[in-house]
Amino acid sequence: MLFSDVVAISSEVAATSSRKAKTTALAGVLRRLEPAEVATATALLAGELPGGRAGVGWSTLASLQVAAAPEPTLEIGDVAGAIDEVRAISGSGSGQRRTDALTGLLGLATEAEQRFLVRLFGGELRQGALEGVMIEAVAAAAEVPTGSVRRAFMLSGRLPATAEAALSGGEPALAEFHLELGRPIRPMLASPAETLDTALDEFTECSVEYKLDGARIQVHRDGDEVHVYTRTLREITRNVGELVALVRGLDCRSVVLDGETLALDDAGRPRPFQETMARFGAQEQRDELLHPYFFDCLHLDGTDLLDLPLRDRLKALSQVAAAHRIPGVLSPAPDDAAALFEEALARGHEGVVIKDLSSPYAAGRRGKAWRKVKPEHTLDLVVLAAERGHGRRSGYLSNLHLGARDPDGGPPIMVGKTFKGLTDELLTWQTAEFQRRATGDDGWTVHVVPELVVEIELDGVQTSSRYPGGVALRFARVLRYRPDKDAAEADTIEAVRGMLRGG
DNA sequence: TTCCGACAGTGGGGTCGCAAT
DNA sequence: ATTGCGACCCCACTATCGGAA
Repeated sequence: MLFSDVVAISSEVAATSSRKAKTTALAGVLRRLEPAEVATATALLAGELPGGRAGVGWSTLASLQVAAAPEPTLEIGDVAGAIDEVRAISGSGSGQRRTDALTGLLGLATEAEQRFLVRLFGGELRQGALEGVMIEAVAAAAEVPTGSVRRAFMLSGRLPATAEAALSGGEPALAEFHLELGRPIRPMLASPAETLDTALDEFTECSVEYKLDGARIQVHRDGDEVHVYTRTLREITRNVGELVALVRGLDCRSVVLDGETLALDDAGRPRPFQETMARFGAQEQRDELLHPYFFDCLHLDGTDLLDLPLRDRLKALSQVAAAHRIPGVLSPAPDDAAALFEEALARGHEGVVIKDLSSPYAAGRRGKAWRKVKPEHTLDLVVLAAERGHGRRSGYLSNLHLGARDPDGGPPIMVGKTFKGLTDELLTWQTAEFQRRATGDDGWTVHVVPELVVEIELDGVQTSSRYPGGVALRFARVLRYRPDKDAAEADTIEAVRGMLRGG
């Protein structure tokens, strides 16, 4: 099939807001593909680069000016091959050759195909369909239940391979996928809950566990062979020798564990997330060791446990890794759950996760069997500027620059940005207000008279080398504007710095 | 008819490795 | 040596569609 047919379908998908229409269009093209094209086309239409990221971003793309081809000639297979070539060159490290390869591909593409490729490499296809809609489309094209596709996707970790199996072999082929030692599965995620009590009310029986501020890990062991994967299924075994050694020492033949890892200080308290990430991301060993905290067991000595209820998986976890199990309580009374929450915070952790003890392991957030609760903090900050938005926020002033008050009376000190929490109504309002107060505009950012105060919710602050005050907000979002306050009543930089310890 | 779960989109701070300067 | 880029760690929130209640 011609690549231009894929691009045309993408345009059709983008043109409708109906998910059913998107699904129908995508299913239609999936059915018409040659078997060898299914994997590539599935990736392309799910907004993924076939084969994974290729070391090319917006900056590189913006620097290229390539004349478009007059007629479409590229086949789907040609595009996959060209992307693989670009990726291989990125890995070997020649910028000029990479540019040549990219230019070659774009030169064979029509204008519409070029626009598609640029958005694809940039990671922003913006056709209103990604993984979720594509799962529906694969199920429709193969005439199998969506649940079968979801499960195969969870187990294989790869949507293109899942689509290939579904379209070539139907439900029996999908049922062939199992948990394999050495192949990571997509992890189950937690969704936010309002409060601890509302989360507790959702389940008849639950587990309440610490929520740690580290990185997710999935550990596979088969005999002496150990592999460690991240939340996005990237293998990081070589980065974390201490975890490999620890898992190799567990009393079992084979196991798959799900957990979190982080670095601790000498007192056993968690180090700042930045320090955990520095250790986690570095290929060479450093002084700080990573500590694992496991909270699920998906396989033990030849038996898959995915479909068992959490309470049984936790029994297996205690059997194999009791010393490295995350702190938590089973079926606590509300007071005991609250006490555990307070204890987690007192020990420097993020909060707690509440889990349905009867739930099987299922990737994604469906069913909300896992809920997370964190304390929220707020600050009243001054709006210094706003950036123009993209996509559906085009025409609005969107991303706010936020400043804390200088107690010595100087201008506010910038501590971060946020675009979150804004409704369309608020976007409209602030765009008008900022234009009225504009003091400068570089085409990208509009600076304003620093007089509007906005109440910001955040998870905490962290040290920063980017901002002049030495601190930056973490996960900041707008709660509301404070027309009752002026800049002289905003929180000070000292108040922001005061949140560095004890969150 | 109303409610609510799942999705996509819109971006945030910070860290690493690596190539270009 | 420094800087910029790209990939990934962590992530919250709103609008919308369409099935569930």
